[in-house]
Amino acid sequence: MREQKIRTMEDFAAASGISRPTVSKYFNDPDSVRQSTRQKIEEALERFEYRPNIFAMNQNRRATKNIGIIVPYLADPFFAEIVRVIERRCIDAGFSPSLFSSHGEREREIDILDNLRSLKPAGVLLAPLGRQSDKAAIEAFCSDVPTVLFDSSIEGMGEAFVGSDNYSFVSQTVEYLSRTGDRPCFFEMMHPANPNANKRRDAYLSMMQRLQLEPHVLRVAGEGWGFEEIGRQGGLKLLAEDGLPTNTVLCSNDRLAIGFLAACYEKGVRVGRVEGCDLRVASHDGHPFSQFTCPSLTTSAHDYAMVSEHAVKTLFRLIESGGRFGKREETLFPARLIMRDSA
Amino acid sequence: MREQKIRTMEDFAAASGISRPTVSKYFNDPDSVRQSTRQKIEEALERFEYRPNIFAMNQNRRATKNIGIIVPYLADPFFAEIVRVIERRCIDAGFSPSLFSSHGEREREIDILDNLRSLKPAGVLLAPLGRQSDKAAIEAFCSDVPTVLFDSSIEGMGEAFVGSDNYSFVSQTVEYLSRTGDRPCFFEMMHPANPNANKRRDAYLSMMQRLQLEPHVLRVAGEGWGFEEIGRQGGLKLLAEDGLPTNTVLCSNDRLAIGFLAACYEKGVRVGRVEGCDLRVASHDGHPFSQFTCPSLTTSAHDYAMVSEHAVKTLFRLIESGGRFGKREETLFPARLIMRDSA
DNA sequence: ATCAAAACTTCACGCGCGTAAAAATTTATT
DNA sequence: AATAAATTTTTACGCGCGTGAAGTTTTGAT
Repeated sequence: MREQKIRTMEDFAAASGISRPTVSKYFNDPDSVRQSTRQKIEEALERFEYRPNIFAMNQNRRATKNIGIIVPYLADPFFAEIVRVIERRCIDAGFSPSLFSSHGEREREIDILDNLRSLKPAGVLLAPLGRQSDKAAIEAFCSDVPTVLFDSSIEGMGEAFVGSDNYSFVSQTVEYLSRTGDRPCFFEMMHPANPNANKRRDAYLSMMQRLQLEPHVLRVAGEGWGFEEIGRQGGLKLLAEDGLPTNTVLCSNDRLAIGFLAACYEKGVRVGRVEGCDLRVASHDGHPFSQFTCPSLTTSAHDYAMVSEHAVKTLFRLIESGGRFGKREETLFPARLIMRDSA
Repeated sequence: MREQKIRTMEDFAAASGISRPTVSKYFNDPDSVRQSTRQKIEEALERFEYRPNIFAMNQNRRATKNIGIIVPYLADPFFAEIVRVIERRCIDAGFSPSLFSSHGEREREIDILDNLRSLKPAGVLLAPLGRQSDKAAIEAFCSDVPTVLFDSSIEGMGEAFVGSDNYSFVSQTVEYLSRTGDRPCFFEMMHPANPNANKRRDAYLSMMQRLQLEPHVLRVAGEGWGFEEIGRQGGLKLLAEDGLPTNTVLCSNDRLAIGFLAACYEKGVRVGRVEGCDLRVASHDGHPFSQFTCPSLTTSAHDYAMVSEHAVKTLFRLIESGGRFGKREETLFPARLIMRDSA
C-alpha cells in the first residue's frame, strides 16, 4: 500500500502533510517543532522509512552533527573501552561519531586531523599521541575545530582537557607499597610516548621524598607503542644483571607491567605479596587485561566511566557554547587502587 | 602573496588555469587527465592548498570513495591490528575508510549497517558478530552494498569471504600436541559467539578420529565477549573438580586460553612442556598478547597480513566489477603454529 | 601537412537540502 | 472575543560540485 517511492524530503513532506522547511527543521532538532506536527512527522516516518541525504544535509548546515574521536593506539583495549562509552553517548545525543586511530604514527595523526577538518565536525575528542604529536598541527587544528583533549594533555591546547590525576595514581600505589613492604622502585621506559609517564615519575619522586624514602628510577630502553615487549626485555635485562635495588617494582603503566611479569615468570622469579615470593609488582591504569596476568596485577585504575563521561559532557557544553570556552578547562579524576595478587 | 581566498573549485580552477570540469575530473581520478594539466593542477594545489568539499562531492558522485570497516569487538587487539592494515591499504588506494565497532552488541551492529547505508559506501568490509548477528539485516545490507565478509563467515552472505582455515589451525595443534605428549582435550565456551568456534570443534573431533584418539570436549558456561573471564571461571571450576581427562588442554581461542592460564596460576598448576609441569595448554589465533602470558602461549596463528591484505584486494576487485561477483568467493588462509612454552 | 582521436573548454542543469523572508495559520494570553 | 506570540506555509535562492552536450584545441600517428 506504499503510495510511491519516497526519495527526497520534498516527497516525504508531501506524504506526511507537512511543509518541507518544517520537516527540515524537525530533522535538525525534533524538539523545535510543535508537538502535534512532530507526531505527524514521526507517524509518516514509520510508514515510509525515509532518511534525509546526509551529504546534502551537511553541505548546507551551519554546523554538522559529526563528532570526531581520535585515539593514539587502538590495539590498546584501554582506548577501545573508552571509545565504546563515548560513541554511545554521542549517538544518544543525536551526533554521528567517527572513530580514528593514529596507530602510534605521527603522520597518521596529522592526516587524520587534516581529513577531519573537511568533515566540518561540530566537535572533536582527541587523545593525542603525546611526544610524537606534531604540536603545531594540533594547535592549528584546535583553533579551527572545537576540541576537547583527553587521556593525554598537551600544554594549552584544546578548549579543555579531561583525564586522570597521575599524582593520585602514584600516591596511592607508593603509599600502599611502602606501608606494606619494601620501598618501591619505579620502572619506566627511557623515552615515554606519553606525557602522563613524566607526571607519574615526578609524582613518584615527590611521594618518596614526602615519605622520606630513597627513590630509585629504572629506565629501560625502547621506543614506540609496543610497551609489553619493552617491559619484558627491560625486565629480563634487569633480572639478569640483578639490577633491582629493592624487592618492590612499581611500573609506570600496566602494559609495561604485563611485559615485566612475563620476564619474571621466564626467569622463575616468584611475584606476589605472600610468603615465598621474591618480588612485588604493581602498576597504573587498570588495564582490562590486568586481572588476567600471572599473578593478577595490583594496579591503580583510571575511572574509565567518569573520564569518558565527563569528556563527552564537556564537548557537548563546548559545542553549545559556540565552540569556545572563556578559558581552558582541565579536569582530572582520581584513581582507584585495586589490590590483587602481585603486590 | 596569496592572490585571494580559494573557496570553491571554481576559484581553484581559475587560479590554476584549468577549467572546472577538468579539475573535477582530476579529483575523481588524477590519472584521467593529461600529464601536463595534471602537473598544472598539482602546482596550483601546492600554492593554494584547496580541498574539494567532501559533501558536495559525495552528493553528486555516482559512487563515493568511502569504505566501511565493521568489526565485532574493538577491545580485541586482534581486530585492532587487522584494522590498522586495512585502513592503510584503503587510504593508499584513494579511499576513505570509516571504522565501526559493534562492541559485541547485536543492536549496534544493526545500527551501524543502517548508518553506513546512507554513507553510500563504494564497499564494505564486514566482520560480523556471528551468532548474535541479525542475519536478515546483514543479508539486506549485502544486497544493497558491495560487501566482503571477513574473519567470521555467514553462510552465503556477502560477495566474498576472507578468513582463516579453522581446520588448518586445529590440525596443526592437535597433531603437535598428540605427537609430543598426552592427547589434547578441547576447551571451549558453551555458546560460542562466533561460527569459527564450531568449525574448530568439528576440526578437533575429526582430527582425533583420524589419529584414532579418544576426543574430549570440555564446554564451560558463559556468554558474551568477555572470553578471558569465561576461560578463567571455567578453568577454576574444572581444576577444582579435577575435571580434566588428560594433561593437555587445547583452547578454542587465545583469549579463552589467557583466562585458563590465569586460573592455572591461581591454583598453582604448573603449565608448560618441560619436566615438572602438570599441564600443557595450547590454543588458536596468535593473539598479540599470547607471547606475554605466563607461560608464553603455544598457539596456531592467523596470517594477519594475508587475511587483511586479501580482504582489501578482494573488495577493490569487487568495486571494480561493479559491486557483484558472479559467484561468492571464499578464501581461507592456513595457520602457522607458534611453539612457545605452554605446550 | 593531414586527419582522427583524445583532451579540454564552455555552458548548463541538477543533486537534495538549509535557510531566509513574507504571508498565513494556529496557539496562548488577557 | 480580541490580540499578541508562536508556528507553519509558500516562495525562492543558493550550497559546491558531478556530469552531460557541443564546440574547440591539442596530440600523435600517418
